[in-house]
Amino acid sequence: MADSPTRSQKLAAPRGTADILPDEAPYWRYVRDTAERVCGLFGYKRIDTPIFEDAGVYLRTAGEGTDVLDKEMYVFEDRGENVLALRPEGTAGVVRAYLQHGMASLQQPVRLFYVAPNFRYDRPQAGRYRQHTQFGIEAIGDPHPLVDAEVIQLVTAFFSELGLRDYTLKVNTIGDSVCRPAYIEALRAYYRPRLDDVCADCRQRFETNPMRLLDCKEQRCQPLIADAPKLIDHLCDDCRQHFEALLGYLGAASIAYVVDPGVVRGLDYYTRTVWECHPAVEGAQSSLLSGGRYDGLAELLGGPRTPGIGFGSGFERLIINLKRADVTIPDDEPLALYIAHLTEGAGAVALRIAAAARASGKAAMVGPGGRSLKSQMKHADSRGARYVAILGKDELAAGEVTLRNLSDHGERRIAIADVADALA
RNA sequence: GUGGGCGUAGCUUAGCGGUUAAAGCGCCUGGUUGUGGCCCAGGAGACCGAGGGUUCAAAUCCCUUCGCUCACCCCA
Repeated sequence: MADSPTRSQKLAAPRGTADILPDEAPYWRYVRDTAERVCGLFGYKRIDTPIFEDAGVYLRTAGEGTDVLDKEMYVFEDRGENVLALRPEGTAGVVRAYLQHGMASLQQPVRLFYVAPNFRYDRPQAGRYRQHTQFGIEAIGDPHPLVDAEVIQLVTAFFSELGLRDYTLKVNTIGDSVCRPAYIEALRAYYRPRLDDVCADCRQRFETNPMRLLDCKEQRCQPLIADAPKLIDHLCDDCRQHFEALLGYLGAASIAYVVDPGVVRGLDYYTRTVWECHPAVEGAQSSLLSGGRYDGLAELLGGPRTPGIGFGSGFERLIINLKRADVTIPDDEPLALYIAHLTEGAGAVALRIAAAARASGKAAMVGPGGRSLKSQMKHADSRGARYVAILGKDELAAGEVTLRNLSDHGERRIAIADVADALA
C-alpha cells in the first residue's frame, strides 16, 4: 500500500462485515432464542460444524456456473497446503458431518439445526453482507413428502413465534435428475429463437442458468415468461406425486402458500421441493428464508444416496423485518441496583454490597469513583436502575445505606446486610 | 463484475471560495456543602476521508484515489 490510509480506514471492520453493538444485541438474542425454542418444539437437535471446510465439500456439491461457488467463495490454502474454504452455505457441511459420523444408522430422518456465520465475497448492500449469520435446519434421510411438510410447518411456526406475520410462502418443485434435464431443453428450445426479445441478463441466464429466466423482473421479459413451458407440465410421475402430496399436506395443516414457478435455486443439488419466504413489503434482498430438498447431495460428497431437505434464513434480513414490523423484543436484563459511593473507603463496601445483590440474582453495578452524587444519580437513571444505594460518610459510619427507589422516589435507610433482600 | 448517491466532531447534520468550521443529540463539569429524569451555564471533542491541482485565498471548484451506501447480477 503506497498511500498511507487514514487511521479510521485502517481500523475499520472489513468490507461487508459489521460489528453487532450492544444496542443491536437484543435483536440477535431474540432471533437466536426463538429459533432454538421452535427447533426444540419440533425435536431438532443443534449441530455446529467448522467455519471452514475442505473446499471440495462445497465445490463438489454445488455444480458449475453457480455464482456462490465460482466467484463468491473465500478459498485459501493453509500451511499444510490444504485447500480450504470459509463456509458459503450451511447444508453441505452438515451433510458431510452426517456421512462422516454414520448418522445413517440413527433413526431417519435425522433432524438438525444450526446458527452459524456464512461467508460470501459479493458486493454488500442492504440485507447482504460478506459475513452473514444463518439459522438453518436439515432433515436428512427420509424422502417422504411428509418431511417436506413438517419442515415447512416449522418455518411457519418460526415466523409466527418471531412475530413476523406479513410474509408470503412461495413453493415450487424443480423436478429431479429424471425430468429436469428434459425440461431445461424444452425451455431452451422455447427461448432460443426469441433471444432478441429478451434482456441482456436473460441472454446470460439462457447460457448459465436457464431456470432463472423464469424469475426475471424486466418488463420486456414478462410476456415470454408467461408463455414459457412450465416445469409442472414436464414432471416425471414420481416428482409430480411428491409435489401433489406436499401441497395436500400443507392444505391439511392450514399452511398458507402460493405455488410460484419463479422460485428456483442457485445450487445444482436441489431436487423437487423448493420454497422461499418473502416479506409483504419487498425490498431488494427480500428473501427471508429459502429452502429445498436435496436428494442428490450426499452422493456428490461420496456417500450413499441419501435424501435430505432443509432451509436457511438470514439473521440480518430477519432483524430488518422485525424492526420494520415494529415487533417488540425483550429488553436486556434490567439493572436492579446501582451503588453510589461518596467517600473514601465506601468503594470497597460498595463492591461487597454489589456482590451480595448479584448472589441473590439481582443485577448490580457500582458507580465510578470520584464522581459527585449528582453524576452518579444520572448514571443510575440512564442505565434504568430500579434502586440506588447511596453510601456516604453517615451511612458508612452507621453500617447502613440510603436506598432510593428511582420510580417512586421513596427513600429509606437500611442496614447494609439487608440491601439484597430489599430489592423488589 | 456493472451502475447511481454520499464522505465535515462519538452520532445526525448545517456551512458550498474569504477572519480562530457551526448546531442538535451524546459525553464531562457546575447551578452552594450528598440526590436522577425537565431547565440553565460552561467544557472536552473535527488535521472538513486521502493525494494532487486551480486560486491572493478551498471544507467549499477540478482530477485521482480510498471508503461507505443503494441498486443490478446473484443470494440469506
